[in-house]
Amino acid sequence: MSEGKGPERYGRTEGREEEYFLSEYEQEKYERPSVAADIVTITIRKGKSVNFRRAPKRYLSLLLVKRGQHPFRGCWALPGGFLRKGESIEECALRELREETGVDRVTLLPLECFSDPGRDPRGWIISNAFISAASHEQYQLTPKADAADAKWFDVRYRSVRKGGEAGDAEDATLLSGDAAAETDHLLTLTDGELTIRALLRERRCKFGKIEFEIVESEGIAFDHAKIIAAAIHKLRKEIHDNEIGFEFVQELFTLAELQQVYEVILDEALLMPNFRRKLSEYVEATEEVTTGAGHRPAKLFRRKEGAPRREEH
Amino acid sequence: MSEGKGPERYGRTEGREEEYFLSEYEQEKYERPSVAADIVTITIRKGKSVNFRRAPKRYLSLLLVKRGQHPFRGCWALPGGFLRKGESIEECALRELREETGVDRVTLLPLECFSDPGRDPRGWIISNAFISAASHEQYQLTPKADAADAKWFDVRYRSVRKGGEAGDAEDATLLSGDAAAETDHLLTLTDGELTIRALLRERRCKFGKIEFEIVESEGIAFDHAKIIAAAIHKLRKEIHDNEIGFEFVQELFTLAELQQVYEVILDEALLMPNFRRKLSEYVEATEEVTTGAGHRPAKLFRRKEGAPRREEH
DNA sequence: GCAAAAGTGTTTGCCTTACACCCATGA
DNA sequence: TCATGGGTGTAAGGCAAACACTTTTGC
Repeated sequence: MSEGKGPERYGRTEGREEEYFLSEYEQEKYERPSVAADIVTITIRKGKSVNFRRAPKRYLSLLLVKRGQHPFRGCWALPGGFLRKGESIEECALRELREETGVDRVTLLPLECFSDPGRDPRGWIISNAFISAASHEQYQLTPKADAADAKWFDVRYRSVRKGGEAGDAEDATLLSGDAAAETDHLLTLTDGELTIRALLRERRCKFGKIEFEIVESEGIAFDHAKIIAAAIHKLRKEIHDNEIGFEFVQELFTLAELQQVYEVILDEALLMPNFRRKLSEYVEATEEVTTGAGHRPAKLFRRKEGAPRREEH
Repeated sequence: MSEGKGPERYGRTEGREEEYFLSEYEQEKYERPSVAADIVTITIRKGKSVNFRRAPKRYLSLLLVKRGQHPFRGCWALPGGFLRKGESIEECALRELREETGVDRVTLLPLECFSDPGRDPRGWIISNAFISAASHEQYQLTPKADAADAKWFDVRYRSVRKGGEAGDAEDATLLSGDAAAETDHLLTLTDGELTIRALLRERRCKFGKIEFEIVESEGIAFDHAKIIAAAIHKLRKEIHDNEIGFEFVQELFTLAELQQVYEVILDEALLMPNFRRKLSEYVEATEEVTTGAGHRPAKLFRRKEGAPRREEH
């Protein structure tokens, strides 16, 4: 087996003929799409303290920018922008996030490519979406570039009875035929004053794939409600391998904080003793403790490196 | 909440001003990349029968095309090609697969976007990769378009001791530092006469993401060894939610066939009684049975629709 | 008859669930 | 002191791994 000589040339020897071919290659003659990256940036925020003792409620929040330009001027959109020559799509995502919001140095989780023709009224534009985790306390939002404003929105994402009002969708699966594979979800984003929403239809397709259709959308630009829904579903699925929860806490954290990350992403309460047992193999205790709360101090933990990866069977 | 009026226009009212803006939007002035779709098409093939009784060994196989053009002429590549205006990236993947190999009507599972600058010597080309499942018996391979040939290759993908020869990598995790997050894998593809290989380094990154680096590659075009490795890892991970195994069997199948799908994808033997119990809730027995084998006939099953989805906790 | 695979039953032990209970703190 | 969250223990039940065993066929 021969060593690769350049980054993308492995074991090939036909030098001269190939070089000639490449110089003649008319890449220009095909029409090409614009390629964008859009980023669903997630953080976990505390609500207001009710009293000195009671822990504040936590919210799942995401970062949106207000569009200062047509199309969708005045609507809120995911930060994102166009891929430039010489950068990877991940580098593009990081650059656009920094330029449009000031949020920097996040880690990215690839989501999916959104490429429906007509998804962008400006023309032929496809988007590769990413999820990123950020500490909202670490950054001052500094909207620049195309963005007129940048804000964190609290997320609510719940199943609704098909065609009806909010509620649990337990009996949606009782319907026959294709309907069994469909669930509607109401996405509500609020920053205290402003509330924007979308109603999405989830369709479970072959090969385990989930597709979304926007039924209604109010104040959310482009097909970004769809991207947000896909991001939430992916987070809920991926958090179970116990790798990504740590992205939402500081280096030192209490187990209660980590548990809140899980609860807020899954939108479900967990039992503390069981949560601690399950994560015990992924964390190690430090000597430090939290103080100042009206109750027993909590040990601070850090992530245990090289912990066994959960391979679900 | 207002109804969306067109496919991608939700609750906006600024008609005339926006239309003017769109007509003036100079999408032409930015340089754009070529966008491709590449497809990792997987099937499960039987080996030769040893005797009338013994069931043939099964192999995980994937579909490659021989490049008739530079660059990488004579190397083997994933079927794929460039996105055309008016189609989604999924439609592009299906069209290219059909044009280059004759394989049609598969289901697609999105994989990832590969966009490293320099990944393609022809220029600025990014690729959105997909996994698809096909029955190799159903199609006659008819290489057309750019492909000089199209063939199924049996896959072997095993961990190797870092820097050494083949073997199990159990003690790779004993190494300190970053090395703990790295594993090498040897990918071997063979069609009986021809064998092509690549050595890949798997790196476990933050946010649970896995990245691959091509250490050596022999006979595999572009960065396609990386795409194949990512596809195998995704398959091994996703098969546990018990949705995708069915893509690799016919409508009626024996539980042994289904078990072989799991075994061949996971590269691991499973115990029959346990496998049957686990999958029992996803299948329903029919009245039909297989005959002609030198042993007890096997019941034929079909997939049970509306089966509970496995939500791993 | 016999080899091979289809299919069932059972034991064991671990992991999850649920809940009861004690600990430590600051206003 | 007491409300509140931090933290531990434990019993019950379910699931999964491992293995033993029976069934049914074609040659």
